[in-house]
Amino acid sequence: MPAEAEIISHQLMLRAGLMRKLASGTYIYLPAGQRILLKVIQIVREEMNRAGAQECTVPICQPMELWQKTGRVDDYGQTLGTFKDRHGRMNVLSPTAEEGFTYLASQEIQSYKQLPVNLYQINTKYRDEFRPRFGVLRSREFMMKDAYSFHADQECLHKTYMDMYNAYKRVFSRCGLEYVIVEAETGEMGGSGSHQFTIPCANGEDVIVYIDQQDQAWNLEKAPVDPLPKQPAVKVGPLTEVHTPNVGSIEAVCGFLKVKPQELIKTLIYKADAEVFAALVRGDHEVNQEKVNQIFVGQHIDLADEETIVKATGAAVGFAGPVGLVGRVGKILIDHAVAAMAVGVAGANKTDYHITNVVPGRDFPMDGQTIQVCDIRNAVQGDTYEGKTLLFKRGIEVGQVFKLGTKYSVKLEARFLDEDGSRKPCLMGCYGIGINRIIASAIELFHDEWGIIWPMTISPWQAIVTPAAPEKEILTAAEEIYRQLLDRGVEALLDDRDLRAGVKFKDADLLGIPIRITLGTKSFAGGKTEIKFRSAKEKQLVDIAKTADYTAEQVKKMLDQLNDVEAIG
RNA sequence: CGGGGUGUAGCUCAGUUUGGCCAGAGCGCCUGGUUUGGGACCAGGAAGUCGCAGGUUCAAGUCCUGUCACCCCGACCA
Repeated sequence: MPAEAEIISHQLMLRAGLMRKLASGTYIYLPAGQRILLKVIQIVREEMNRAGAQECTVPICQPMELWQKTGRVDDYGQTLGTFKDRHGRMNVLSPTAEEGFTYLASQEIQSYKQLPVNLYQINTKYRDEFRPRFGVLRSREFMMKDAYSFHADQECLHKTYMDMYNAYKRVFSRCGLEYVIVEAETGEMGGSGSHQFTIPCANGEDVIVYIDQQDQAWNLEKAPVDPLPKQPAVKVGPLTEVHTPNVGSIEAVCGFLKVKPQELIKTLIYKADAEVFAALVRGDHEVNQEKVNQIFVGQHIDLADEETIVKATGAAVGFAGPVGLVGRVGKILIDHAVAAMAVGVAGANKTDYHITNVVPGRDFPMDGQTIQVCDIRNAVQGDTYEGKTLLFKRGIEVGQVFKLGTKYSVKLEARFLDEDGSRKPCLMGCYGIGINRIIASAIELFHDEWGIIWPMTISPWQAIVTPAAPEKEILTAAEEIYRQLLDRGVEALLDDRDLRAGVKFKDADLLGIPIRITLGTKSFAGGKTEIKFRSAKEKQLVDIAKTADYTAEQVKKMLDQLNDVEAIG
């Protein structure tokens, strides 16, 4: 076991022989891992087809031209894998396939009568991640199911969106996964309306914010917070400038002035395209850039560079403050939590100086043309939404559905003639599922100190026959049962390796096969086999003659339990 | 891309500080024997251009320069 495998799913995938690393963020799937992959893919495929989507394949290697047209060469930046071919053409290694599918639509769709259409593929994706990690959870190459739907109107898009939403619930339920559906921002993809399907577990990279029994859940970018109650007014002295040489960071200011972070007003200078604006949050809070994006719809938001900051505030970086800032920047966003402060410490807009006794409303205005009090920070422990306490959990994002709108159809001219004879861009939705992430999160969810415990539906094999003694008769009987299982459609494995019983048991446990059938000297003499479920402690004795039938029955029962899609909301 | 770290047997790693015997251990592998229900034991054995390229030196795994790969932390990504 290499020390580099830090999370349990990564460790177990290596130890159980599901995969091997080829290079940073790329993995070879070994036979057992490949079987799991195919199982998951098959479930996804069945549910997509059931929901009316049709499978295609779009090349992984695509002309960069298409990506230039949609502007995503710049959007993706370094993450986009590219190469030049022998003719000097630039190519893109597809990290997702809006371009490919929209191109297809632009060629094939002429009339509203052809709509809606929902196409998908299950294919390798490539992203040149700045830092691959967590095994298969953030890798450079991965398997993704991605679907793209095309519509003439919003209602139709919404219907397909909900069809996909429900198909996803079935997919994850059938894979045996517990999941949380969170409202999400659409990020780089643009558009509006999105949900993420998230598997709650300690090693997740995402933060899920929810209330009550997950009645409502959001990702951190989207989670709303109630404004904090106005702090009771206190007697404060006049504004006082204090010399704080080289004390620019929140931490440094706190140490220097002996105050707590929540007593500071943090002033961040941003650029929205060409316009400079300021965002005020409390010292212990973080600006949520997605929330800021929502205020400057359609503009490119980024932290201002040093030069811009110096020009706007008249001070070095680290000494910006709200007092006297009106007029120097285009806009000032004040987080509710800042507005609620009775008094605080802020930068003085003067290098090496801060001001104390800053009272919001007294020392800087909280309304006006260019001033907006709003929610622009990340939720933190203790926050509420509509009076209910926000709860936090980590999760792995395994799927996302979103309404894309016309971003791609406009740029790639995927248009149709509507009933009224006008030419319109298709409305689009797109829907992704991370196949490898399903596998990793299943392991994160279902394992014990011995190894993986697969849900029956995605287990590489359903049952394993383990002869636990070297006697000829036992080996023969094991082989016989193995054949009977295959005849009954059970995906069985026969551990006929010339090894001690303990080794075989450990390996079976590690690999996580749901049902183990053991033939040992004692029970065999009594005409019995031992059946043990990976998820249970105790074993049961079954007549040798009835073993295959009994196992097949159990396998079917366990499959039905997970595949019973009628029971799913 | 910035900061830190690692590269030595199939795998996991020691040895590098302070240059000097023959480059080591555990696991795995091979042979023979004893074992055989939760990762057995004994005996013997094979196995390494010390990441790569230069350099310093009587002498380099160890020092210097360059280079590559991989890992960890962070910039915010599916």
